[in-house]
Amino acid sequence: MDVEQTKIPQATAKRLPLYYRFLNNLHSQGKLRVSSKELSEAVKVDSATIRRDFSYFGALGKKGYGYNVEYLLSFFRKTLDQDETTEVALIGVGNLGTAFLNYNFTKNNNTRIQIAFDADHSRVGTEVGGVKVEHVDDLEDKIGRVSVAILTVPSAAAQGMAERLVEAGVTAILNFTPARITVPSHVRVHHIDLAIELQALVYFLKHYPLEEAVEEE
Amino acid sequence: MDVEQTKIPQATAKRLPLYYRFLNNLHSQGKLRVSSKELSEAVKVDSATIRRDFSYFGALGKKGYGYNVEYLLSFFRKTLDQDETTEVALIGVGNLGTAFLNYNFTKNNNTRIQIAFDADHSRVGTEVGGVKVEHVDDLEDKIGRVSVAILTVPSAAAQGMAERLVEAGVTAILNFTPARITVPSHVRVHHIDLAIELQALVYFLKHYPLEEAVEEE
DNA sequence: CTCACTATGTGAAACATTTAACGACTTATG
DNA sequence: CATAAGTCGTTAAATGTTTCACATAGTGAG
Repeated sequence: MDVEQTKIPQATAKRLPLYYRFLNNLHSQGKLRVSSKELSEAVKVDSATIRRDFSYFGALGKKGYGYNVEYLLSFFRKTLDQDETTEVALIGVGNLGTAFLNYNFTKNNNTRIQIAFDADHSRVGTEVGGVKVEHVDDLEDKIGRVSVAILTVPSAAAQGMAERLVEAGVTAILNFTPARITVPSHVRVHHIDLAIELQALVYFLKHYPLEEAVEEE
Repeated sequence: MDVEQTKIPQATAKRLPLYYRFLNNLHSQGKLRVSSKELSEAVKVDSATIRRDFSYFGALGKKGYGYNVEYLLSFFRKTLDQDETTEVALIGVGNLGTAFLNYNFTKNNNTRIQIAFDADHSRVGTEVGGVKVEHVDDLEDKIGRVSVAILTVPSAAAQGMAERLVEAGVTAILNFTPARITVPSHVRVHHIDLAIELQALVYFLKHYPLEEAVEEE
């Protein structure tokens, strides 16, 4: 209820799900404690950064001991609202959309794709990854109170769909199309642009050389 | 050839492909000039940030006029090495892998997926998006001199595959599995974790409220 | 040619994030 | 119990990024 944690840096917030997932792994392996150093090696985040991240939530660890996995996990469960599930709609059941639907989100996760839409009549009525596919024409009727949408449609359809989603009450969109969509200021959009990610990687490869390759024996 | 531009901030480097793509659009629309303000509205990046980004490459614009699309474009083409194509391998032709293969990378792009691998014999020999699928057992034989790989395998296979890729000469990996892979220090890995992106969006939605929704008429 | 506009390029400030370093406390060991 | 080793939480410094605000210079209309 308290929205006082608004002071947590965004960079930290983005890492929380990563920590949470890894702690879950540790827990199911029966591990009882973990140090920031161990965690660091597993998730590839500097150990000081991990300690700093955790410290925004108070003193979760014990000096000389580390963190109690069980305790940390239950703490993150609350913080990440793992108790209440957030319902998500997916628009565009192409390959990328199908990949999402088959992803096992419910495990370790507070999000569930509740409903999917596609413009292709041949896909409508089928089930993909346990989610029923509706026709996009019925979006306004069937989307219900869902507030988060994953947009995996062709980019030409992106802006139009975004507007319909917003009109239907969606307030957060995960946009996988290359189109930069325009939405009212109360709607949050995160862009993930696969082509750009690849190009950026190539750019770094060519212009930001890492240390020389070392001959391994 | 000169690796002197290594001073360009990483944040800027990540935006370059975005600028490049949008400039291409403008160019094919026949637009001759563009201001940082126009560009800003289209790509959703602050105009001062755009000017700053461009300024790392020198004075590309003209005061009172803006930027010449043609000139800017040809400049970026050189900078982003759009002339020489980088060859990429894709490992794991599941839904996500297929989405990549069907993506039209060659348009506006200096990267081409040259070869794909999968562990499923029924997929081997088929063509997806114009790319031939080979069996992953033949990876070392057939990968050639490819230096960039897209990893879209099940997460349990990620670390093992990464090691084989590195051994085969790959120096940059775009990792879509939730597994945080460990590689030698000369190999660059970018992680894109779909589940985490979704969880992070939900976290922001709940904890970082945007301005109140405004009634629209 | 003049003058009002326009829009760049950048110094400086603001903001955000990471990392180093270490005091303080816990645990483990003999 | 004393002491060595381990590890957190945090202060302070370093680093990285964005944004403001404006001098400057080119544009374009009359």
